Amino acid sequence: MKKEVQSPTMKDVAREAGVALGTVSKVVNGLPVGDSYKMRVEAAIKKLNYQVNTYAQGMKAGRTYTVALLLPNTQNPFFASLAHYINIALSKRKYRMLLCSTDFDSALEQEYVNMAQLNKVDGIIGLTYNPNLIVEEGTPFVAIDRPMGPRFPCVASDNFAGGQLAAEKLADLGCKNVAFLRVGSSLDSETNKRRSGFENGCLSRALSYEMKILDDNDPYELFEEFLIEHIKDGKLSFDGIFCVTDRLAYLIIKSLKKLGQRVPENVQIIGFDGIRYFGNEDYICSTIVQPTQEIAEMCVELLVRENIATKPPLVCLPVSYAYGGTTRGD
Amino acid sequence: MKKEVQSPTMKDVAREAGVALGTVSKVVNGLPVGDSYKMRVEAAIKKLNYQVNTYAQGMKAGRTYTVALLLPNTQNPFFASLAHYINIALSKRKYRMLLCSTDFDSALEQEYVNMAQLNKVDGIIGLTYNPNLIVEEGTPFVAIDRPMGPRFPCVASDNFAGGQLAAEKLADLGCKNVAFLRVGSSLDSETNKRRSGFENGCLSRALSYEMKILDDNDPYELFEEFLIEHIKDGKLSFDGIFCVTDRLAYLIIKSLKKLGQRVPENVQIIGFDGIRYFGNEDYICSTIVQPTQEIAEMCVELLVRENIATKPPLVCLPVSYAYGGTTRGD
DNA sequence: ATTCTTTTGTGAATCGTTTCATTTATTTTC
DNA sequence: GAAAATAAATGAAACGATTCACAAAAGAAT
Repeated sequence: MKKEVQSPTMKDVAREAGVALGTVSKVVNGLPVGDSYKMRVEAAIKKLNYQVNTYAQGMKAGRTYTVALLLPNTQNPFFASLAHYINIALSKRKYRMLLCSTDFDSALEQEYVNMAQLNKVDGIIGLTYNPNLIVEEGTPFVAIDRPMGPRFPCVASDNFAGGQLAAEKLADLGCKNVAFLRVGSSLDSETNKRRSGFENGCLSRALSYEMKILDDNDPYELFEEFLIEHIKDGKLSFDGIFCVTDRLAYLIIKSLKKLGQRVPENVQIIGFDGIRYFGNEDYICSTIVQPTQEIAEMCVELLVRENIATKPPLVCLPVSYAYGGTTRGD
Repeated sequence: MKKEVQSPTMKDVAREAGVALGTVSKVVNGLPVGDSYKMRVEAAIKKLNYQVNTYAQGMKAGRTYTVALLLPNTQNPFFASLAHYINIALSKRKYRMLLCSTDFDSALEQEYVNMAQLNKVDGIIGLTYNPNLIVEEGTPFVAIDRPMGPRFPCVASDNFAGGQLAAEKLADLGCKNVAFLRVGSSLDSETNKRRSGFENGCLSRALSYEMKILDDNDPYELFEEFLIEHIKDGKLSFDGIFCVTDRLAYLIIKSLKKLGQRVPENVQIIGFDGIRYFGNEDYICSTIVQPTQEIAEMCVELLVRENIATKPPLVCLPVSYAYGGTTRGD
């Protein structure tokens, strides 16, 4: 992979236009230049098809106008959506985005952070499940969803309110006995908030509830066992289930159908994330929607903000409920 | 967004280790250096936590080890999957990936290409719907799915074979009267191949077929009208439909259900792309699967290949059929 | 011990920008 | 019209890594 043609430099433009190097630089950067000079330089730029070398630029300026985005993967629609909106938000501010799919591999994640620092990106936006990730002090870093310690701001949905909203919705929809299903490390404080919000909601609405919490490494079958245990004479003892993610909701719905339960007639399901088919069509299940666009914009806003004192440690953005066919009514 | 701490340079390392600048460079680049020197330099690097500035490096070398990936968006699971695998393939070769979501905006696409050239990325991998995109001669560019003219190689699925396979599958599944539905510019030669492959398959298997082809700008309602026109006494005149993409298949299935048709009992649907829930679960419909991983790897392989003479103008990769619940049998 | 190789370390020059102290040109003022 | 004030153009120096001609050290050969 090699460009054959040697790109012209500012020097070439200066020679072509018969002006000094600095004059070309001024024209390129929009600084005041006499009209006749400006015209000559612009003509030369067009003639030679000159383009600034941003790496020389970056080297001098100490900035690269590049931000690295660390995501577990881009195949999960929720992450893909974040990538999309962060890309747009960065674009608007003339930043480029380096995408790093970590594939849930902690070692790879660390490697990417090192690489990012090595590349001297101007900053990192990261959604990482690795609590031991080492980010150099002084590196502008904004975490999504999972706080990375007090040194870096974190942008997340209002997970507590989301859990609460799920409970209230289920109550509104006539549920009496509900369940909360979750998978993920117990250390993960943010999804824990979904649980506590849900519990809180259940208590305030007098809903009886049960929980089943699995670790990342536990086999999914344990959920199916849990469901089977709660089926008596073909009837599931829950009339509502809150799943900690849409992905889990999807799997649970599949299991329920396999077990002969009908959704939503028999049991109503609410997920969390707001995943849609193709990004803009229907939701894949009734769900608590995370405001991905707002999260994206807030991350970028916090990252580019120079004044560290004004960076809040945790920004909580409001969630909403959306109908997606797995609850009754709309 | 500014790093507070000034990163140490090679010069600092040289001073710390009491050696010359060139010696440090050699150590960093693994060139032969005397053991005692090497040790001193490595100690200094560790002590100062030195990291090379790849932008200075890139400026000198004229390479950046960065590739730009141009995609319409990252929210479509097919594109997201490509992004994922291209990211991994580039990673393996120590390249970084700049992601550019163009959102189907031609002007934005061109802007990104210019930016890419401006940024002196080493190459571009692009899936673009813009036939007028101007890519500088000499820029390493690999197109996905849509040929960008003879100057640049293109990697695509075997769309003809895919269309043919769809027809054959429908025939095998017992269909007699089938339809082909497509949306997209008629200039788009690659998806046209899906059509001709399908026609070819229908002919060889004595399937009677009809087509409905819409332009990108046509309203989707025309498809629904088409379907309604072909329903007599509640019975659809087709028993099989091949949709040019899984996305279209998804919409058609929704319409069919609205119209009281049952899938797959009443009419069997085959899509194209191989989109799955969350990337690794079930297919969203029975479909002709594009080998995204192979496409990704081939793109990267072609991009990094130095010898232009060995770059084929069009690489066709084999497709396969996958069951996704919208056909009978498995 | 002396000379000739071979190996290895050295540091100035270079890449393409930006910056800034100077110089040069233009305009204003009396 | 000369001096002062303002404006604009100039080009050397700097950013941090690589390269390469050269110097120095080490080893081999006589």
